[in-house]
Amino acid sequence: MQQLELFVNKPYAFKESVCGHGWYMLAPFRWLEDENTLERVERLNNGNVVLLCMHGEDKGASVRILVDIQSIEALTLAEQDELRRKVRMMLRLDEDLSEFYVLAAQHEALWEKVSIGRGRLLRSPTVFEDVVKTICTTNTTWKQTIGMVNRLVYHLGDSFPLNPERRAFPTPAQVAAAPESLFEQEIKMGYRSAYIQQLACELVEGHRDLECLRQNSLPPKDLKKALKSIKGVGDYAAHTLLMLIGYYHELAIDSEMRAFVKKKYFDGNLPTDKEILAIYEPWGKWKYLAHWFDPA
DNA sequence: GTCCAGGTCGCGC
DNA sequence: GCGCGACATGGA
Repeated sequence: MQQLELFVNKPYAFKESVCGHGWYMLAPFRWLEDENTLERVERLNNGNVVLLCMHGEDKGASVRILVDIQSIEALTLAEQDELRRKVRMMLRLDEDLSEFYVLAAQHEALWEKVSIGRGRLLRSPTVFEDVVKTICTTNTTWKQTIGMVNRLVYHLGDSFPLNPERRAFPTPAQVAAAPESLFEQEIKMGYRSAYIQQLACELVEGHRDLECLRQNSLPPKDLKKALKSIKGVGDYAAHTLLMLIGYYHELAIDSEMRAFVKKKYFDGNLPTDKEILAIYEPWGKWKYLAHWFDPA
């Protein structure tokens, strides 16, 4: 078994960061509570499939993240580099949140949550995977989201050779090639499957590039436009995806946020979207995180 | 049976 | 730009 070692400066807490939102519950992620370990089956660019087991260790001013890699053959240096990049991407170890921490420190109750090391919300190694998962959160319950993603991975993803039950997230090509009947009879995403297959087809045929959206090449406004041009992605999903890309200036207003703001700020009366925005407006570029860590 | 869940699309105005 | 019904699925 091989191992990678990554470092990140505090404030950072591994468990609180990984479990900071629901993504850790979605396949091929899996959280092992007893071991404080995040597992993930990952398909490398060359098609090899490995199992990653990640956990954090306190190292004083920083946290060391150990990544155990199970694979059928020893990994090349190039493969190790690819995994190192992907893990840093998933855990957002290179994101600069210092501005947010400065603002957060002025709010006692929120700072209590954030200062221990929250903020770096988990994401997938690819934008494609995050888009698919985000579409699977719309107009449904979280429980069903988990089921949809589980079935998608189970039916379409490549197996991990040392434990074939465990599978990687499917590539756009694998999603595009799957027959509609499989979606209808097994994966059961309802009307969402058409959106997801259309997206996969566009990617395979080269009519769209998603991964470039994380390369910091577009201004946020064009980023949002690009996201909303995906069928099935409206304002809520686009704002969620902006967060997953690393922009926090937009709020993903959904039934949950409405319920939260209604209770905390509007004495049980349902606020309009404008009123919700006004609550978090002072946070500027950091509205999403401000709400996410807003104490009840 | 009806309503709705971490919404969005396509239509008509 | 806004209002409206339709949309697959499963649970209350």
